[in-house]
Amino acid sequence: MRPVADAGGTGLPPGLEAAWGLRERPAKGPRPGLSVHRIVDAAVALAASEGLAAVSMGRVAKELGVSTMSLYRYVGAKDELYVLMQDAAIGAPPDPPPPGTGWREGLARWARAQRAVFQRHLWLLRIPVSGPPATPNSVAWWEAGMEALAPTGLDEGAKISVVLLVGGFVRNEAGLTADLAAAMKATGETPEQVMARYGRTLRLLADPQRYPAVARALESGAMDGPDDPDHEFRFGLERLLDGVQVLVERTDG
Amino acid sequence: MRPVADAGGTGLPPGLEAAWGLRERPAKGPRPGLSVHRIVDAAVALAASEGLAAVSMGRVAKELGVSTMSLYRYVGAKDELYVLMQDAAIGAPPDPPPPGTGWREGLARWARAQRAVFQRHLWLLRIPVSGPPATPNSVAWWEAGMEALAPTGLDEGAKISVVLLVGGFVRNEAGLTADLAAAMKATGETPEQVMARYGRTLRLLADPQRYPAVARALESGAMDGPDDPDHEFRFGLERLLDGVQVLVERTDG
DNA sequence: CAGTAACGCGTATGTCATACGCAGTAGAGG
DNA sequence: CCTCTACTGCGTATGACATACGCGTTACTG
Repeated sequence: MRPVADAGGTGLPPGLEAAWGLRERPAKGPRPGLSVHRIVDAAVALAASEGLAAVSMGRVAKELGVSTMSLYRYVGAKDELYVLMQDAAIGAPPDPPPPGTGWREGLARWARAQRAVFQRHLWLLRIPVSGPPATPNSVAWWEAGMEALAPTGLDEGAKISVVLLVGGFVRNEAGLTADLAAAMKATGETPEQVMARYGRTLRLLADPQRYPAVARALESGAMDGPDDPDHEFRFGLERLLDGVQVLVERTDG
Repeated sequence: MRPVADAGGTGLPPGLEAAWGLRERPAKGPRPGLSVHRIVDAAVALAASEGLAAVSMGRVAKELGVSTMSLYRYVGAKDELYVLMQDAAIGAPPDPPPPGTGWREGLARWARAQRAVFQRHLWLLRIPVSGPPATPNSVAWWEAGMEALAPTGLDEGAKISVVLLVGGFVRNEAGLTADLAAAMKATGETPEQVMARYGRTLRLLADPQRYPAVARALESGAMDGPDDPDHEFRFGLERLLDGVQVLVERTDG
């Protein structure tokens, strides 16, 4: 009495095996009126229009005109739906850059493309992380990152670490942007107003005696200028690439 | 009919103003049987022993032997409790390094100290981020980071960006570690076993035709070695510091 | 000593994920 | 052609959860 047929023997939840293209439709029973694909699409659309918080099993089902519990025939749990939403939203990585592109340019493109994905789906960053990527598109992005590093001559372990490092940076920076966007939406202010309000609050609270360096930073006006929204991203990416370059040059030098 | 006295005029929620030392105890009414401090302590202890998911208002109240709704006399909402827990857990930053310490060593110490905090309180990384730091200890850590960068001669804006960058890295890397720890706890495996299982799953799913670079990385054995748990952290930090160093040298050179 | 603000808390509401079981459906084997 | 059975959709129920509201009580102020 096997609970579910495990088509691939992967031990993966059924919805995920479906994402990898394993697990063909069984030939018995009524024709399914739903599909994992439709469910995930509805959930993604909902997250896009009303935020991740609006994505509840009941709400997704209502959107599809079915009952809540129907969904559980297709996804094992809500976390599984999250994973599938993630994979759907990140999509395929961009085409590889023209041959002969240097690793630095290639990695920068990769980072920018990933950032664009996060900005198109800000809710992605609100999904609680549960583990390493194990969906087709996640792996494809990883692949693209590794490929971009091919010209470096770094060993495999170092390439993995660099991809992890840059990917983490992009995610983190996008998270800050998403927070800012959320604050803007909540209060109806512009980015400058949000930052200015934050600076004002801090000036009020943070005693310059106790926090002299912070006070200096606040005084300098570096916090309340009309900041280029991409500035932090570009700054961080340049530092990161410079750091990797030092390693690359030391390795093959 | 003012809803609550806003002692500082900061517009901050009451629990937060308490954290900053504003808002003295009002001289009316019965003596409070609780305090924000005791509530936060109980919540932190609960998170430490049973994870952040165990921290519900009802559960914290039970731990304190009071009713659920009592807590709302001290914290305005659960998110506020989260913020206070965060501030309590990160605590004060370490003492500044001896004078004459170089910026690179200073920043590395700062990063390591921050990482130690996250590892002592893994639940910290599960708290949904809601905005920029506005609690005393967060600002103190920021202060310490800025101070470490004083010898660089970078301008204030660049110092802020570097602190943001390194802080984000630490947080991100700690998050990965926390995921690994969670997986270990869930399955009762060692870190090596978890990584090996992940590698096996990926080898099973990821077609080497479609993901050649990933396949190469898997083949190389870089994934399943008995990895030094600090390796990724050290690697990333070195890259980051190298990148910053390039900027510093270019600036004052 | 009266007035009042702050206290603790009981009750109630609405939302959520999800376990369980039932009835109807459609393809497979006889 | 008919029955058997795996699989479908879904109604119901459970137990957590955050939190609004309002009541009785307390202890300081004028």
